[in-house]
Amino acid sequence: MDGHTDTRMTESAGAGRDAESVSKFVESFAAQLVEAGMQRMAARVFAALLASDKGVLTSAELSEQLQISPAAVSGAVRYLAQTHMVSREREPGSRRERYRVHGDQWYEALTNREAVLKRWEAALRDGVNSLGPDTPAGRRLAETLAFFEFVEVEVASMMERWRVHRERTFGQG
Amino acid sequence: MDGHTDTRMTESAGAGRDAESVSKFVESFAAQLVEAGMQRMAARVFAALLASDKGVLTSAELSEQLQISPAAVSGAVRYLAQTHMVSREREPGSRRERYRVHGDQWYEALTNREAVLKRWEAALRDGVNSLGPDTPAGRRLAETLAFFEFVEVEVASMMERWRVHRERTFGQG
DNA sequence: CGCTTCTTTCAGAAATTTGTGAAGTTAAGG
DNA sequence: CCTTAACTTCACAAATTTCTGAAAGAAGCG
Repeated sequence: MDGHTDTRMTESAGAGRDAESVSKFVESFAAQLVEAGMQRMAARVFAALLASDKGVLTSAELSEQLQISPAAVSGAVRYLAQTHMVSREREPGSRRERYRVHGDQWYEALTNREAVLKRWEAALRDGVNSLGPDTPAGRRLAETLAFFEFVEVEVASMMERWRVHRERTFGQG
Repeated sequence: MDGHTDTRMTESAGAGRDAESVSKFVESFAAQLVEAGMQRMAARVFAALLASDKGVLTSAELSEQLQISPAAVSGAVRYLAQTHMVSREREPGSRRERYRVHGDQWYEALTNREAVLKRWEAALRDGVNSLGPDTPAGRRLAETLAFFEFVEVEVASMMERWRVHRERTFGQG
């Protein structure tokens, strides 16, 4: 109950860190992400990377730590890479791939929601046109569209402010 | 191909509007929402409301327009109401319920993401504590936490700006 | 007070998603 | 060039989710 006990232990996954604490965090944070709509394996992989010592793990390490097949790791990582939540690296001169989160990850991910927004906006624009901009429904769609456009711009500048704030607070990590 | 043709037609759903245009918009916008993670029926109901004349439809109208059972409407609406995407009204002196989107809906919905963020933050705080704030992983979690806290504040003020902007542009809808 | 109309709940059928083992592919190292 | 180590793809089994019809539950209205 008092946070940060020191049951450090049984090496296993990392450099002798408390495997149980790590696992507890991974599972509970992943559960929250799942509840918000992320696929389970992707959420677990992401959480495991967040909680890892260097922010980097190999496929084999993930597979062992989370008790899932290499295939599952592969699928999860594909999803995470597509959505820019992790990046994949290849240790030169090895066929081992390493997956990494960096501090900037959420920044990246949010920035990429832009693509989704754009598609929504396109659908809305079509709607405004085909229903007519001067019908009640058309006006409603137009207002929705305006909201998204507003958000898009605002999020961009918000992210800029985060970059500044972050550098001040954490150095460039 | 040229947007806004005037095949107005076959009454059917609304007040003699072009049912086909409406349906096209509904299905394509809903598809985008689904792709972004929303349940299909919820997405279709929401899109139908957006494209409706008054922003209000009864259960029966939704059921007929979307060709789904009343049960499906019920489930979709429950979800949408929970997430504050629609509000339910009861026409006084009738057991007919009416569901409404208003222009402010996205504002509402986004505001309510706050609850989700709070849970994420809680999970992260636990993680920082149990892994230790001075470990590399702990620092990474702390930075992630800081990002969410930053976003939470920023989104709040962004929404305030939207309210102002909206009123200027559209009047109070 | 019971009838009628609308909505919700429930159990189950159907469809979709998820995770696995096994085979396939790529690339390093001898 | 062959072997071997690693990741990916594929087909399938299992679990979960989704939607429906049917029954049950409210609430107006006679």
